[in-house]
Amino acid sequence: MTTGKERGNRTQLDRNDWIEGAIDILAEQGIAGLRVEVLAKNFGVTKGSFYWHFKDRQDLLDAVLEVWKEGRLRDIEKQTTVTPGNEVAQIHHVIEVYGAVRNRKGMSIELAVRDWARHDARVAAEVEAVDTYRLECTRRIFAQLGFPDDEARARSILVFAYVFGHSLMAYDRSQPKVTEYKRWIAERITGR
Amino acid sequence: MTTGKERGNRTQLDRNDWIEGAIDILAEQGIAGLRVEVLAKNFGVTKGSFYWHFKDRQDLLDAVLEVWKEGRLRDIEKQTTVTPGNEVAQIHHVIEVYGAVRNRKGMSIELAVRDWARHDARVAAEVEAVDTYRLECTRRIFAQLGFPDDEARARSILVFAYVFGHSLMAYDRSQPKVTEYKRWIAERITGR
DNA sequence: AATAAGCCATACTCTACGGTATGGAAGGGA
DNA sequence: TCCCTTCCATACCGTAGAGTATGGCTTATT
Repeated sequence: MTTGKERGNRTQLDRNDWIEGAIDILAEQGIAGLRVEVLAKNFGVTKGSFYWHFKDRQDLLDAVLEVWKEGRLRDIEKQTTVTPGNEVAQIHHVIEVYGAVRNRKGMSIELAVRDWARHDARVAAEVEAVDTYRLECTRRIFAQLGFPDDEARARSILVFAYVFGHSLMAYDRSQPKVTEYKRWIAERITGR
Repeated sequence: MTTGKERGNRTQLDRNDWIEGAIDILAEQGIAGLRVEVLAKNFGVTKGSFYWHFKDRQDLLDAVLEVWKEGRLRDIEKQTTVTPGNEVAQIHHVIEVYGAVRNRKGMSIELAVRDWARHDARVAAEVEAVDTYRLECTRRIFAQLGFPDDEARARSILVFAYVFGHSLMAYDRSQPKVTEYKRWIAERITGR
């Protein structure tokens, strides 16, 4: 039994297919579980195919990191362009999106990449670029709300520290009041 | 060159030495980098020694998890017993301790264990026990400050989501105003 | 001193995986 | 038709690391 996605009608795999499959494994198993033989088996092929598309494992990792970064930058831009008057709602939306159950995979990737970054300086550099962009875009929104510059920066740090940290914590999320707690926190982060 | 700590004058290693060495590697390399041969090499011995003290690798991992948990519970108790009137200062202290530079290793262990928990249900269960205790102890402090119960719970969640998430983020911490941002956030979490 | 127990080294097996070499099937272009 | 490109399978090598078997050294015990 292969747990991963296999080739459907397609008879070929291209570089992007491999990268997407790799990101799936990254989300589920972390960077240490991202092995080319395992990945190939998930596709129902052998690694002979892999080494046609990629020079080596590092080549795949570089591509994964690149795709992740580009995707993040696009998503950040999308989530932080806001029509005047909707600033607070947009921040709330960002906070809610990162904690959403349906977005479990997205958060898994985020955490996996961050753990990866702790042991790879190049990855850390890319994560820093992404986070810096995140903070800047969010700072801008808070600035539009009229907060002083320093406060806008502090709030934007708090936004992402909270969303990432929250998905890192392990407590009983089945408590009915959890939604209420989240709302209170979001208010605390965005409110006056 | 061995990067880890070696035996000094000691001629013997006991179970605890192995566990502590393992936690060091866990902090630096993550759970995937915790290999018994590598660990043995760090001590300047061979794995023949290891398998005298431990049944197998899993035996070591179980012990590491147990020691981590007990240490955390003790530390949480220590950090959350507060003399009346010092509640706010104590929360500030907790926030500051988790973000302190000198406590880099402690946070590395926290993050490594949490990443470990994402791929091991038993670990996740222990982390949940620790986090639940953390939240409860902190909630009690906020309750002593007179906050409503729900708000006390929400604030305690925010405290740890923030401290964990903050050490997960990658932005330029050499900015002189970072200290100021941290202070603002701590105030935001504890203030009225 | 003799014995036993505790601790570690040596030497092996087995598996997983990275990487290479090579052949083969399938389809397109001349 | 013939050939060439693309994609994948097969078979192989080399290494890291888990686990085992066994022997040797060192210290404590009697």
